[in-house]
Amino acid sequence: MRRTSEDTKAAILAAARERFAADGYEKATIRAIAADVGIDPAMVMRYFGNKEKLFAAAAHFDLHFPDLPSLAPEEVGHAMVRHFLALWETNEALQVLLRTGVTNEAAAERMREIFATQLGPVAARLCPDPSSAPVRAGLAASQILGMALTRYILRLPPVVAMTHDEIVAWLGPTIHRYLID
Amino acid sequence: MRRTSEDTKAAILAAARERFAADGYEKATIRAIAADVGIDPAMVMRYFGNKEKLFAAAAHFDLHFPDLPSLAPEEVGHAMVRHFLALWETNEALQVLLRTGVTNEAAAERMREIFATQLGPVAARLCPDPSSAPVRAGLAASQILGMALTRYILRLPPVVAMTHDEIVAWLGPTIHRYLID
DNA sequence: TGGCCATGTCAACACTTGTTGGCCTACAGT
DNA sequence: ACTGTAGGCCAACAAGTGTTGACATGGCCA
Repeated sequence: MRRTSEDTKAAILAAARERFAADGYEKATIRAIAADVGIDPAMVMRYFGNKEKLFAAAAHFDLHFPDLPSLAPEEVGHAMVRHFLALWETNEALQVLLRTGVTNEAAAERMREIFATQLGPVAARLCPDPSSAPVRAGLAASQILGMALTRYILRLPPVVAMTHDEIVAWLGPTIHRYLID
Repeated sequence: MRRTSEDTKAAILAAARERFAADGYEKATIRAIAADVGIDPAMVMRYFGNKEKLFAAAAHFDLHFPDLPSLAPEEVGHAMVRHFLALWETNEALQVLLRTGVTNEAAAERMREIFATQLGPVAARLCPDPSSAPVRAGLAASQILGMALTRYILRLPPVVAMTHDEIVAWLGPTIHRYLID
């Protein structure tokens, strides 16, 4: 046998992530993904059951958030922006979720869940008034996702041209204010 | 004749805007739009040629920006946030663009164009250093579009729950800092 | 009344999609 | 050498898509 089953399964997953991230849920076809791997579409079905399950597998990932509250409060905004920048460019699954979450309700739900379980607790620990934590987390999400949207999806030229340091310098204080002040 | 041609054309356009805004480009089918109006899909083709042209017609609109520079600089951030909130909830075409711009390159291009021609000049007039205007406009766009994304598309609960006044109070200073400080 | 054109319907087309079941093929263990 | 089986291919299906052309119909003008 040329390849082990796990090999092709992983190859399919990688190709699926790329296609979902680039095209969104509907335009990313099983046939195209299979062609990328160089196999028959039927193999995708054999290994993942159907398109929804393939998508779920491609969109599944862990955020492995750093221990933000242990940082000096003054540094939290900058650290969070820097962390997310690295995440967007490393982990394709996040771009998958953003691209598909706009038209696919399951992906949108998953995105809500991630920001509730990941950003929520951080905000709850940092902010002065615990009752304002959800709103503060939402505000931070709006700025972070807005940056991702304009930089990686819509590709507004001036936003694409910014360096990591510039982005951190501009967004850091905003996130700081939303979460803490 | 029951209806004039302009009537049905307008009805199709309204239904198309709703479908495109709710489902995105690929999931919004000509057949569904026609069914909403209660006519045959062939009518849509007769009046708009093809799906792309229908989409172009549905996504075409004017921002009619207010005269922001004439405001007191301290008020610009608040005024701009308030203006955009009203726009998002009034003009369905903006939601069309945001929803489709994520997977449709033509819509993304149109969005880039809008923010270049509408936000760019405002930033150029307001900001202290003209050479930083594009970056500043991009930053403002990232926050404004991020708010629209989390509130109207992803529907993060705490963001949906915020009132207009709360949003203006939180985002106003951010936009102000991005554009002017 | 008769004809004409705008408004609309119907049925079908060519194509793409996800999905299925049967068939092949090469290697592992006996 | 023989066989079982894991890995893969092929052809086809039913459903849904944008799109097209032929056909109906009702109201206006002559």
